[in-house]
Amino acid sequence: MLDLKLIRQNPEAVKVALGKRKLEYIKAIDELIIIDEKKRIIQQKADELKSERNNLSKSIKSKDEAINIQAQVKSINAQIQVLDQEQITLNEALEAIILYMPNLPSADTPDGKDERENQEIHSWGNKPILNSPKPHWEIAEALGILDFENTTRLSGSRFGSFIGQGAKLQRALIQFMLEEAANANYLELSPPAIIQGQILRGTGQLPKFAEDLYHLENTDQYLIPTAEVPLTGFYANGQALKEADLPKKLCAYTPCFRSEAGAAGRDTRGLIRQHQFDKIELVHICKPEDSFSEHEKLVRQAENILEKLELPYRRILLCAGDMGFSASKCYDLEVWFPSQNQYREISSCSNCTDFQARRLNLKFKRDQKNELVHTLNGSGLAVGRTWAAIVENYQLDNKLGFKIPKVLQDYMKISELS
RNA sequence: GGAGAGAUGGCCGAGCGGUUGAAGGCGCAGCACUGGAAAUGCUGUAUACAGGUAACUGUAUCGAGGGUUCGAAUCCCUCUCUCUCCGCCA
Repeated sequence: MLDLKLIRQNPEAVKVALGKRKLEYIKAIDELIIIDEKKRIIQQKADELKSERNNLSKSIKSKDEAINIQAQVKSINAQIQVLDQEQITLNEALEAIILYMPNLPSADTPDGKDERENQEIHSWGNKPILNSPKPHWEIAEALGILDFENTTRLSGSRFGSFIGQGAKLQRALIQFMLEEAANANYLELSPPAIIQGQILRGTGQLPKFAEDLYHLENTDQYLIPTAEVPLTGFYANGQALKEADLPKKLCAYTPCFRSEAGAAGRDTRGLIRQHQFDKIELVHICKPEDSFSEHEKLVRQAENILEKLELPYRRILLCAGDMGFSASKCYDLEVWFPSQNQYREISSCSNCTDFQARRLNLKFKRDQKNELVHTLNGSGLAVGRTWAAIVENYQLDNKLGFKIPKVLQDYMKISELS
């Protein structure tokens, strides 16, 4: 959520920043200011009346004296009730706008409408030289380590199963990624995959993106779309964090669930776009002045995983129009997929500044005062896509199979699968 | 799932219709004492919104929502959560 005070004090700057994402937000700012103005006038009136009522009540010491002021207080109460109701209505109108407004792009976020205007920061690694690169599902299904056919009967489209060495490879990746995070002093959490709507509102998935989530019937509970939600929301209990405890670095391995509404027809084959996938998530909670340097550290942590797996990738700085709702600045890491002859997203590292912290009421104490923290999140990494990238980049040119990355060989006890 | 008990500030805990935003203790911070520390003493120590350059002022908040009342942490209703016992169960 954006800071209402900032909008009030500097509406033009907010309009310019939001306009970089989508022009339609500019008009909403004007509406917001009008509602806010009305709301404050009403609050002042209501507060004055309440003050008057309190003073009258305080002057009464016994039941008998009460008779003198009963009528007066009742009439004040009637006025208060009307004003309070108006304030509730205005507040709802205000929330209906501000909860649907995305974070302001940072100053160094490039202008641009969509992914075509993203900036490549750098690329790493050597793309494999292959005569006829096969897609990962072709190799994996033929090897019997990945199944879609039976699994679709079990669960529907966009679900798959890892089998035998395939399942073990997934486990190896999870173990490897968690160890890397532990070595970098991340605190591992193993949170539930079911979470309250309130927290999803805090991190920005709700109310705007409800259709992307799996909602449990007759509850306010949802399946997590990413461990970003439980990790970022973990300390959102209203109790301020200690300044000395920041930055907090958290990691978690969880399944992630996405309805993929609106993705019909895209990436229908293989592991790229599934309803359920595993991911190791990294979250930093830090002081406001540190968030941009923490963001660089976070993205380096994710890159480090790709480098140790020796997977060719590039880092992209997203333009304003392509950035996620809660992010102020975002790097995507994209891994090379030989069969598609293109890079595909494998990690998205966002600096959400105080946007989620304000919604979650996530604060730290500095000099006796509570201040909003900044929150950052990034994948380190999406396991299914990493699995697929390994199969494709390490595939053998002369026969069916692929090599196992060096860092996973101890765990897998083999160097090649064919 | 059945029965009972409970939910008060960072924590423990008093209060059971008015002077209580909330006693007391612990914790924490500052100051004094000390060569330094411990102990001790003193002082301070919730959050949000609105107004004000500010000091500050007003309002709201004692699990959440609603009600009774001139006035609610205190009384009533609903919900949520926690604990204990029983049942069931990875």
